[in-house]
Amino acid sequence: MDKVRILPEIRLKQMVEKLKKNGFRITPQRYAVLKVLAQSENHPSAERIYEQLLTDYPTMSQATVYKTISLLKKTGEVLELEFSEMSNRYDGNKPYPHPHMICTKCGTISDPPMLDFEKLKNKMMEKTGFTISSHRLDFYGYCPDCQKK
Amino acid sequence: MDKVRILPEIRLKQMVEKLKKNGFRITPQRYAVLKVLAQSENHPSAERIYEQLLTDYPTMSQATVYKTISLLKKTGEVLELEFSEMSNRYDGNKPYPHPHMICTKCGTISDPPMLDFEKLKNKMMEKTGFTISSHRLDFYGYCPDCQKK
DNA sequence: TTTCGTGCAAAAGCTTTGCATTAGC
DNA sequence: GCTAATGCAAAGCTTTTGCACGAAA
Repeated sequence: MDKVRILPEIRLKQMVEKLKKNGFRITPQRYAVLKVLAQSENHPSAERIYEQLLTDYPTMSQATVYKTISLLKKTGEVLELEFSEMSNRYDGNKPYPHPHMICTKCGTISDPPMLDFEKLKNKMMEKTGFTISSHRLDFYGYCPDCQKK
Repeated sequence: MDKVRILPEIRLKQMVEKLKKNGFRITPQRYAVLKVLAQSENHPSAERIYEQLLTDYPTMSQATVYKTISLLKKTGEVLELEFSEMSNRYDGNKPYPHPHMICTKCGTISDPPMLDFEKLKNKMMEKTGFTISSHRLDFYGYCPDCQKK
């Protein structure tokens, strides 16, 4: 599996193909959501995606955004970062587990350099008897900008 | 910071002291919630704590459970694992960040052997300029029991 | 007696769902 | 033309909040 960010256009094509292959239609609304997610570097929330698309797609609804995300989750084409105190955040460019830096002041979520988790994962599987299929690694703190303030 | 599970009775005392020190009263209801959290190995949800206490405290309310947890969060005496698709889960015995194994079949959350995160954290801080104050590391997969089924 | 905590019920916030209308294929 | 998708509004869930009553210091 590739571990670096790929070109949004290429990622978009991948997502479209995957949906088509699974028998889903590519509507203008869906395509628009996919496009935002394919190029997202800022881990947008569903609300944020919706707002961003409203100007170009005035009839866009939140339901459609959520339903599209739901499709992508089923086909493994988006990574969902769950939160309970704020909205979930999504990464469609890198839909596989990777570490995140989360600023607890401004809410920014960014990707630090990738880590090799295979060794750690294998050690964990050995020690616990779990079969690990996924993981989540978040670091919480203040981002460089917020430290200055 | 101690990295292993401590005796529930001792942990309970610590929690009580911390609340007292911060000027909060120790009511029977609060004490009961603290007791469950101090000995919890199974990362209960607020709902689960509430149910568990209903027999001994028939007047117990969910609000009281949530309000007590909220106090503990403020004083750093409970670790909250946030989820959006299910209720949050709590660990009052080990209120500091530590890895979790989460079974995606039966929902069990358990603690694997502790890892030394200091090196990794320091490396991350160097590379990103973040000041990391906390982290979250979850592994998702099937627990040994669920693999048999 | 004054302050704090409890617990009911209502509200809040995010996400999902039902359903009639619209649009892909 | 058949089936799926959209989008509105309502429902669902967990968690928080307002408030009157009761209890603790």
